[in-house]
Amino acid sequence: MVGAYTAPVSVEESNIAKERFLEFISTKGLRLTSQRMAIIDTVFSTQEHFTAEQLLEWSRQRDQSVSRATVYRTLPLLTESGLVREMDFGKDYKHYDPNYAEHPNHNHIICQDCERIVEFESEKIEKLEDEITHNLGFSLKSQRIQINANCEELKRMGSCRNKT
Amino acid sequence: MVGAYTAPVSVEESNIAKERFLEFISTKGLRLTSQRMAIIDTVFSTQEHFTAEQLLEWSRQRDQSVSRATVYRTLPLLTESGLVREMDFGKDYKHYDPNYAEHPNHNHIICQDCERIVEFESEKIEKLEDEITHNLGFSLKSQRIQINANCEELKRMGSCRNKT
DNA sequence: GTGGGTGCAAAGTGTTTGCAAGTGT
DNA sequence: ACACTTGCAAACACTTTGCACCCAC
Repeated sequence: MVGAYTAPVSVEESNIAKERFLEFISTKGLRLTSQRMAIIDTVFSTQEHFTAEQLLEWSRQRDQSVSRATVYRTLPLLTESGLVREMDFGKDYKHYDPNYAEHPNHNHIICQDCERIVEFESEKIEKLEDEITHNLGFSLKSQRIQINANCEELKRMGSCRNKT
Repeated sequence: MVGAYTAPVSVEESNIAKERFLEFISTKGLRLTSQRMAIIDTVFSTQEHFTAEQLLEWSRQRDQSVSRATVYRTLPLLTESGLVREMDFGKDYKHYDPNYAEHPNHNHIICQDCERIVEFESEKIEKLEDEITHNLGFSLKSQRIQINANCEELKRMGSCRNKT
């Protein structure tokens, strides 16, 4: 299966991710505070990549009392649960991707012109990666592919619609 | 071609990379100072990944006058030339990989147990990536794959030789 | 009630930059 | 000579943390 998936995540799907995280918290004996809930609701109601700063802003729209510190203290929990992945696109700040619950092996194409990010999956590549890793004496735990690309649009028309 | 390449880079090869960088500097109308030369010599005489701090330390062994600022000012030139690649392994600091002159498409397997990093190449994967990228309306400029894995060694013997 | 959680502000850390002096071309 | 480079230290930007108070369980 190859292709970008741009359809909105259904309510059921995102609730499943959220449920899984609540279970994760509970299993670890951690507490469910209103601030954490605001952050969790925010994370699992979007499929957009976000930064710590954006997460703070969005979460504050749900609960004004959320602080930057709590956001930074919650992010490690999210990544530890495996439901959110930390990503580095070469910027100063980290990006977080909440789409790993439904698509644990997806990858990214980053357009150097318009900074659009498209996600894709490929079973063929996954299989090759697994083979290679095994042949070199390891067993694959997780993988990430980052492809830097140019818009065909830019090449054809000199600029692309998303360019700021 | 799949496999780690661990054989030392020949003197000729590393000199070629260095020559190419000197040409890059000259083409841009930049100057060749003794500090820059110490940094360049350091970078192109190793195939190890390094951090800014390590590069500073090693360069100072060649020229005591190299400062941290000059290292940080030279790194962007190195990456801009395409001969060195900035990499993020999820640590606080960036790593730099000087092996892109000879193997521009190589990728990394990072062992979560012993932190060993193995490089590999795969033409099959490259071809698939190119196809996928093109099908999604982009043209591939560069790519990087990062595989997190576990040592078979660890699984078999409970620990692995490189574990610190 | 208690141990984890929170906000605030200060501290930390890797990286960048202003400035005056130095130097390759 | 001129413009690019340098070292130093201060400045930055993002992230982490100490502390006193708070609250979920």
